[in-house]
Amino acid sequence: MGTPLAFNLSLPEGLPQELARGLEEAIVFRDLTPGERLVEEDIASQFDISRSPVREAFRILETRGLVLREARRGSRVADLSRRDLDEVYACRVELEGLAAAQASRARSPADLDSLDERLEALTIARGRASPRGFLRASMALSRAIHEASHNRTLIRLLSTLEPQAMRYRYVAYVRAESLMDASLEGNGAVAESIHTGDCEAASAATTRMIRNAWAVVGRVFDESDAAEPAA
Amino acid sequence: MGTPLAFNLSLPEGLPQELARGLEEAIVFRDLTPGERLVEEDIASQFDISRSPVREAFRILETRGLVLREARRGSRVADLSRRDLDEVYACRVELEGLAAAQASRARSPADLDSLDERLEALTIARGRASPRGFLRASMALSRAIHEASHNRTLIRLLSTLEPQAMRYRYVAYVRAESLMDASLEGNGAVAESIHTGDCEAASAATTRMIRNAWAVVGRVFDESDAAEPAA
DNA sequence: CTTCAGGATATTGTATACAATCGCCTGTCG
DNA sequence: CGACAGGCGATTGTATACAATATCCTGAAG
Repeated sequence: MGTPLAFNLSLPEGLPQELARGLEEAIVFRDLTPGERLVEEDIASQFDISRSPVREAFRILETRGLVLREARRGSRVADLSRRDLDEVYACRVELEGLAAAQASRARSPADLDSLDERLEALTIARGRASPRGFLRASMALSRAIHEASHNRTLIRLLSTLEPQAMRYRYVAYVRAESLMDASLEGNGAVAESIHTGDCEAASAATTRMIRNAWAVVGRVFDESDAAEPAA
Repeated sequence: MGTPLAFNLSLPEGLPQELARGLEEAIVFRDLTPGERLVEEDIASQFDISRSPVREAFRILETRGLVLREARRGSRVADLSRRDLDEVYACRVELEGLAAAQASRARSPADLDSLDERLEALTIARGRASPRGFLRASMALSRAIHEASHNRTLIRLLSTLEPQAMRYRYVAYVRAESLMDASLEGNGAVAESIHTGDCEAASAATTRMIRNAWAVVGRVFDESDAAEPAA
């Protein structure tokens, strides 16, 4: 039997999506540990549903790089590793940079408002100093930027990449809360560039922020025991 | 009832994967037309299987941007549009460039061999002048480059992006076969840079090739009736 | 003639049943 | 004592049955 899950299922978006969201949070915040087995029947009975939506949820999480499925051998939570971290951040540099550039080109008023709103929420979340809350707010801001790009393909790609990155960010924030300040500052600079409409600057600010985060998160990760040598 | 499908299912990789592969080809090569409805039961009965693997196949194709699923409203082949084309190519520029750069950094002998092999196959395919065959060979070469990057996350992202691009490339190759020459030439330059190990050059050659393709494919697309105003 | 209500139909979403396969455990043989 | 064959249990893969819902058609009222 696996770790008992502690979230509820509302169903505004469909059961599999909702379940995937819950499992995603559990994985990012380490309620489900790297390498842990995920058995369809177990999850299904915990939420009093059948295996069908659980299977779909697993598939969703697989596309987000959070779960590994091997044919007839079951699913398990993807491991964290320095190599994986580097892979994810190398991709983030490119795609987030593109998103910022395109957002600063589009600059629809509604999107800019949404951006400011999320940035303020992030500032408030920083005050409360909870890595979990901060990360959630940060994720919301990132999504706002992505959506402001009005590039649906890019949004799709980023939505499958960001959750993977969140896991490393969470580890880092827990071990070094001051990192959140750097993130807040970086996001402020990015938001400003987008407001200005200077897509070069927006792209540059973004890549700089992410490269910086990459270096720091990587260092913290190496120093931590997050890279468990398998259960 | 939908278009009759003309491919067979072997099962080396699992039914859903195999089915997805077949449907993907049908979509790229326009046996299934943009906007066409995909009914689970229909496909299932055509191949004498149940809806379960068909559903999984649809989900796979959704992550590749080839199929749109709306809750309780069914699935249909994604439309082609100039906007979508631009989205896909903007992402390709970044990700393919990164792949080439990382491949030229890794440069494992086996990968380089594989690269040469595919490039030769592409040259041969060009001789036969079939857009379909050329595109298949081109896809194989791209994949070889992606895998040579040894970045699994990047490979995952590209594997969900490339099929979408293939649709536009196919349209363009059919209408202007000479485009294949440009592709062959561009790929040759990229392969050479990777061999050299100059990651700057590899990245530059790749982005140049794709930006060029973007411009030409876009022009051909605008002139064609591929952008059908819905069935 | 148009519009709206109501029901029939088609299709997806979920649950359950069955089949196939993998890994483990045990027992036996070398 | 170690290695390997065979069977058993656990888990996924596929098929089928049922439920829920959206769409379309019909028909009557305005």
